[in-house]
Amino acid sequence: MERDLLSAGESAARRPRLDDVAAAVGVSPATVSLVLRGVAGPSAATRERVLEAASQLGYRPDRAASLLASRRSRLVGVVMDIANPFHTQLVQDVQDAAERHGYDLVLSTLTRSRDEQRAVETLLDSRCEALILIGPQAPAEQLAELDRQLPVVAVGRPLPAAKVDVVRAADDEGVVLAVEHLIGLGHRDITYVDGGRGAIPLLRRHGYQRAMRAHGLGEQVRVIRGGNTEESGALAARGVLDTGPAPTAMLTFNDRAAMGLLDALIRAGVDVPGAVSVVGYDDSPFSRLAHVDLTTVSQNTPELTEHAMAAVVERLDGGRTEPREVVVRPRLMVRGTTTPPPG
Amino acid sequence: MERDLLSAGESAARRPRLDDVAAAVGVSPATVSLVLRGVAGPSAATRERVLEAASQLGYRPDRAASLLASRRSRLVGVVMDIANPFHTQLVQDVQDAAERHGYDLVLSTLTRSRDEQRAVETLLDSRCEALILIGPQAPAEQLAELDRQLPVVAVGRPLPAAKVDVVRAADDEGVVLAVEHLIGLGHRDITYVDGGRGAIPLLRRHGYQRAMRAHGLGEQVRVIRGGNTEESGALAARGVLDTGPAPTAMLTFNDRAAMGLLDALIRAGVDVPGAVSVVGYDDSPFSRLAHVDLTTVSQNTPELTEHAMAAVVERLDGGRTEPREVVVRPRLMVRGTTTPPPG
DNA sequence: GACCTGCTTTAAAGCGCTTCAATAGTGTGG
DNA sequence: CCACACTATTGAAGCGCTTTAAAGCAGGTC
Repeated sequence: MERDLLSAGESAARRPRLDDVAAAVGVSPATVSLVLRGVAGPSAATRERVLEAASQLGYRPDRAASLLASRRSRLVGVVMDIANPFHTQLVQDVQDAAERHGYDLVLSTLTRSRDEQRAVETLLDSRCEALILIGPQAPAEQLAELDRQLPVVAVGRPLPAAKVDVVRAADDEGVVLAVEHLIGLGHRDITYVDGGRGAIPLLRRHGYQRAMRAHGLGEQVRVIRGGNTEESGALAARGVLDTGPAPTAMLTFNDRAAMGLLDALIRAGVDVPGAVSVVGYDDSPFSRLAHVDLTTVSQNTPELTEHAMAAVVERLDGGRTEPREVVVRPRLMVRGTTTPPPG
Repeated sequence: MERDLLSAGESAARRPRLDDVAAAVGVSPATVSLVLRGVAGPSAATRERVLEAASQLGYRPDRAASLLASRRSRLVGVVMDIANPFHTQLVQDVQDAAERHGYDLVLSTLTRSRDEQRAVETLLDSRCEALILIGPQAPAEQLAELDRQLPVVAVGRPLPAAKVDVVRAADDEGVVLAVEHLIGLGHRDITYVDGGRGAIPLLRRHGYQRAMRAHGLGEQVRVIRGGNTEESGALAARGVLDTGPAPTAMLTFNDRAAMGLLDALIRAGVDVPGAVSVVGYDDSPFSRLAHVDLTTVSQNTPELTEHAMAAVVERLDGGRTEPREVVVRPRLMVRGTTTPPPG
């Protein structure tokens, strides 16, 4: 009885195939395939009838089958850390960029039990034509090796002497922008809360030092220990408040540190921006919240992702083979935590 | 010349296929397939030789091909909003749960240009056997319709008279827990900052009202307007401070509102938790930050996702057909923003 | 030596689509 | 009226794997 229900009448629910559409219209499967993919050839009349029948039957192409049959997959794999807001932001933009270029995305996320290696393997097995790795952790050499298999674009991580495409923001310039903004407001006593080890913290720190010196403030350079978390920012704030007069402005390595810094300052009764101006880095979603309203530097994710996609397209469709580095200029987002210094 | 480079010698880089492995070992493709999938049959000796040859050649199965050829895909589709931290948290847990049950995940994210409908369609085209929808927006009826095609589990959204599986947290109970915690600390004057329209805000509000009455505090019930954003929390705080004496404790609809509330209170010089205790809802990542240290209610995502996966497995492998609702008990996370009332 | 048993291995038929050479149809100019 | 150039359509061969019925084979049994 149950079998009857399943196999009888309109139920059965077998998903319609290309052949079913073809049979319904009275043309060959080849024609249907051409019509559905919008390939030139079939006449307008045929197109219409096929389209009609397809939607009538509720036909949906099977991706596995088309993937297997087509020479190209037009699939770009993306490796990201789903727990990282900056990554999720980028992915959204990449999604749009991919669509614009006629590619589809396959997401592969890092989790507790799934490292970069495995994430990449999944993508390779899925017939991706290129890989976009957001903030990849793997050694540069391993990335180069991977690049021999298919185009690889590393986003947001500076790779010295890279053998793969790199798209990143000019982090030093970003900090220069921030420093110059503060100097423009009249600040001279500007402290930088460092981000720790690594290529990115290094770049940003250098940006600070360079900008200060360039404006004759070499004497005022003051870098204090920090990190990339709220805690480290809070710690830095307390350190500054405990040791002599506070500067009139502070820059942090990133927004998270800025958040901790802000919180500690406010709790200590320091007026922000009245007494101390604060600038973060990243333009993270919470920096935009009305009650935070943090002046910060944007990595310009739309441009970052557009270049990443462009790099993919160039190598896939444009025949480029030499790796390239694209450096995107960050943008200063002036908001409420910066004003001229007191007095 | 270039063609030579490509087609000559070990390069050519054509990806090895099952046949290549079979040829290398001198067995049939069928045998290789069996070995690689760990199916019983091939002898230990054959297994070893096949495995050896496979790794030797760097063979990796083509997912599109196996997907197409196999009866089952063991693929579960997940629809999520990648911009929502709660969703990303859930996805991480689902990833683990799926792995434990021997399923693979296909992620489909909502973006500006990609709504739920399209996200679902992509998954259907990818041969998913079941769908997990995180906080689905579609009308209940549409979900029911979808459920006729394949098992659907809605996570985190209460669906009245659901025709699909629902896994959600007992939001009313969560607030009850929070209220009782405050009462236990000695609070009587407890205000609730509401979350606005919708099923979830309703549940939480009711939880508050019920708990207050159950403890003889019906007179003290005070619900003020709020929302689900930092701004709404900040607004609520200002409202409370402007109108008469502040309560000794406040509950908010969610952590984001709690963040805004905290910020506004602290800026106004109110001691938290000394003068006012605050409880949020969601146990979001930032509530755990040392400098926030917010007492809040956890939706217990590991349990939520485990049940979601279990529901999928039951329907796919266990033959269950009737939809079911699973309600998970939330957990109170007592942290630093709650203490006994002053005085 | 014929025959059965139980374990390994394999041939062959797809999975649902794309691709492309080849065919059929339709006018045009000579 | 035929050769020619098009345009529209299609047959058939895969894409790289899984699956299943059947074949092969070794070792016992009588």
